[in-house]
Amino acid sequence: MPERKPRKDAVRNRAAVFEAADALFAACQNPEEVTMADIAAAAGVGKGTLFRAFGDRTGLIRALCAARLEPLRKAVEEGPEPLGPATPPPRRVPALLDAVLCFKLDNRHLALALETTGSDSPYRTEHYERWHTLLRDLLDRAPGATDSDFAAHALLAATRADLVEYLAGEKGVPREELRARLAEFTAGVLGTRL
Amino acid sequence: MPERKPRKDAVRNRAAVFEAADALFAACQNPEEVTMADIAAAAGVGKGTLFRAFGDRTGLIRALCAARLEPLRKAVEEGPEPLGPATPPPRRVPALLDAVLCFKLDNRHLALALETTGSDSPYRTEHYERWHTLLRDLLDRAPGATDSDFAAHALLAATRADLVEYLAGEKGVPREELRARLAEFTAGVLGTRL
DNA sequence: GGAAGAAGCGGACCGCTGGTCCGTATCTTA
DNA sequence: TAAGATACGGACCAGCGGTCCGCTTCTTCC
Repeated sequence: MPERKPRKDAVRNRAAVFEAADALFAACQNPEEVTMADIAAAAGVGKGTLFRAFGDRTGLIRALCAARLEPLRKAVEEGPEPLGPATPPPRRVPALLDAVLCFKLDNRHLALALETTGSDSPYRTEHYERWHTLLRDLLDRAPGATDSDFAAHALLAATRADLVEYLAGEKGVPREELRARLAEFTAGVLGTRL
Repeated sequence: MPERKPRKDAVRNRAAVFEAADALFAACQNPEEVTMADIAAAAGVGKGTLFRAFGDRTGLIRALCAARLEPLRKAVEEGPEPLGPATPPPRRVPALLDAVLCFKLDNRHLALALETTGSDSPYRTEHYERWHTLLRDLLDRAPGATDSDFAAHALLAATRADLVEYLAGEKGVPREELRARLAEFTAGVLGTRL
């Protein structure tokens, strides 16, 4: 499969759509207020193009998230400590969770849109699968004796977009405090009592 | 305010709608497949009646959940041990979480519909607020030194409907195992190491 | 019991959204 | 530069949540 390279206008449009969608989601509280037509218009593109390129609404949001998440993914897979693979599990787990939290704080609207987008649960995505597997394996290799599979799910659940939105947005919990709280909780789960 | 009592047909219709909605949600995987028109038809009622009685879709689902949750609420507020108020916190916390989990297992479709219903996050409901407050206060009175506010959020997040649906449905984790896992995780958080 | 008035009913109707379709414009390649 | 492939775009569609208002049913009071 030679993988024909895409046309120039296609890649330009793709980028324009990402930009526009990102901006629109950032501007609205509720992701559902942003319609496909809005995005198309803001990107200077026809609606057909959106659906041709991304399949459907969910596809668009997923693609956008994946793109924005790319740096983090790379940092985790081949980056330096404390995110990278060389870090010993007991230090890497909190680092990972902190990174996820920070991402969701920095891209609240986006993460929210991803999880909010109805129809398919956030769990069925291979995206989630990857994070979960990674976390589970790390927990397995850490001293604590808890059931690592469920613990991984639970820890990830503690960083869910709408919870983050609720705490950081609604309740006004400042960024650093939230990070500290998550870190403390994580430490508790790991058995690393303070 | 004397609170005029509602008409007979009104209460009958209300019950019929609950019944119909419950059945329909149970029958479909994705709650969004169930339309208001469907519910109205299944209940033998006009669409207008639905909206007059519940305001909107979210209102319907909330009301239905509240109704189904009523027994649990009562058991927690004035029931016997281990759910009732007389139970010492370290035993009551796991009992509460287990009860929540069981509810979501027994009413998967419903709980899913409630959390899935777009637009407003599950966190803004006073319903959630109540559970959270209760749990936080209990954690406060338990020996463990962790930040009880965040811990309460995190523990509740571990029982979220879509996670439960994913584990119990998609992954096929059997009921009792799931309960055991949650119990173990809870114990870990509480510092009650096995 | 019956009449008057309130309360509730129901389904035609509306605006809007995600998604499709296909004639047309743009890019690529030889 | 001509021809074929690819992507564009906006008119179009079906279906949804939600509204509206003429009509029915219940309640109440004599």
